[in-house]
Amino acid sequence: MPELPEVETVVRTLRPHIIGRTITRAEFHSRFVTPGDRYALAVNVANRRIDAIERRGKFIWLQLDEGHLAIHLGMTGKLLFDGLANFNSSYPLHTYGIFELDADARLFYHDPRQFGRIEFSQKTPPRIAALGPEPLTIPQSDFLTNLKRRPTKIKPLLLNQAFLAGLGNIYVDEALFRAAIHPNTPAAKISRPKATALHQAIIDILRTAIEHRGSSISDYVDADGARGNFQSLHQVYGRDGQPCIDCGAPIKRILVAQRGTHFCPKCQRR
DNA sequence: CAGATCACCTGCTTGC
DNA sequence: TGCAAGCAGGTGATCT
Repeated sequence: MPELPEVETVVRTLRPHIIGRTITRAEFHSRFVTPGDRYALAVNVANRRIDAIERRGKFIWLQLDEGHLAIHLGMTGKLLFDGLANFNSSYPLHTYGIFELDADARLFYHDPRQFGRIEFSQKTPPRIAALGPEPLTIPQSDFLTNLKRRPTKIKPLLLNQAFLAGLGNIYVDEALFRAAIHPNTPAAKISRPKATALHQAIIDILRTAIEHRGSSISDYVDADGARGNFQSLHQVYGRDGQPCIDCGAPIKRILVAQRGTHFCPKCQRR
C-alpha cells in the first residue's frame, strides 16, 4: 500500500485526533507486527502521552512523553482512528494492534499480510535514523552528485530507502516516466538535464499525489477510512498494454530488481 | 558490493 | 466450478 504520499496522508488525518492524548492501554496480537516482546511493547506505551506525530520516509513516527514509536505499514498496514461516534465492539480480522486513548477513542492497526512493524525505542528509532534524505527537501545539487556516485540501475537505487526515503514501486515508475528515463539506466550515466528533470518529477509527483490523498490500488485508506484518488492519474503504473499518454505506444511491464516495472518503451529509451 | 533469490504473510485475479 | 499459480503498494537475510 503505502509510499510517501499515503503515509503522509495517514499522518495528516491522524494528527488532529491523537495529539496530546494519552494511550491508556494497548495490546498487540502478532509476533510479526511487533518483533520482540509484544507484551513489553504494551507496557512501554501504556500511560504515555502522544506529543507529536511525524512522517519520515515511509515511517510514521510517534513521539511520546517518554520514548518513541516507529510504525511502518508494510504493504497492507492501516492505522484507523475509531472515535466515540463509530465505536465498535469488535474489530475486523487481521487487527493486530489496539491503542486505547483517553476520552473514549481508539486507534487500531490492521494488516492482513503482516509486513508492517510497530517498534518502540527510548531514543530516535534506529530504522528512522538509517534513512536517506527526504525526496521533497533534498537540494537538487545533492541529488545530482549522489546519482553521479552510483553505478547501480536507477530504479532499484530510487527504491533504496538509504539513498532516498519514501519512494516505492508506484512513484518510482511514475517519476521515471515523467523524466523519460529507462528504469535500467545506470544512475551515474544519466545526463545532467535528465537528472534535473528526475529530481523535479519526483517532487511534482509526490506533491500532487499528496494533494490527491495518495493512491488506492486495492485497499489503502487513511486514518479516517477514506480512499485516495491519485491512482486515476497514474500514467504508467498498472497500465501495461494500454497506450502511452504521450506517444500512444503500448506501456510495457518488465521485471527490474524483481519488481514489476511499468514504462513506455518509446519515450523511455536507454 | 551489486544483484539475485528467497522469505515473511494473506488475498485477489488469472488460466487451465 | 475448482484448483493452482501468479501477483501485489515492502523490506531484510543470505547467497554468489
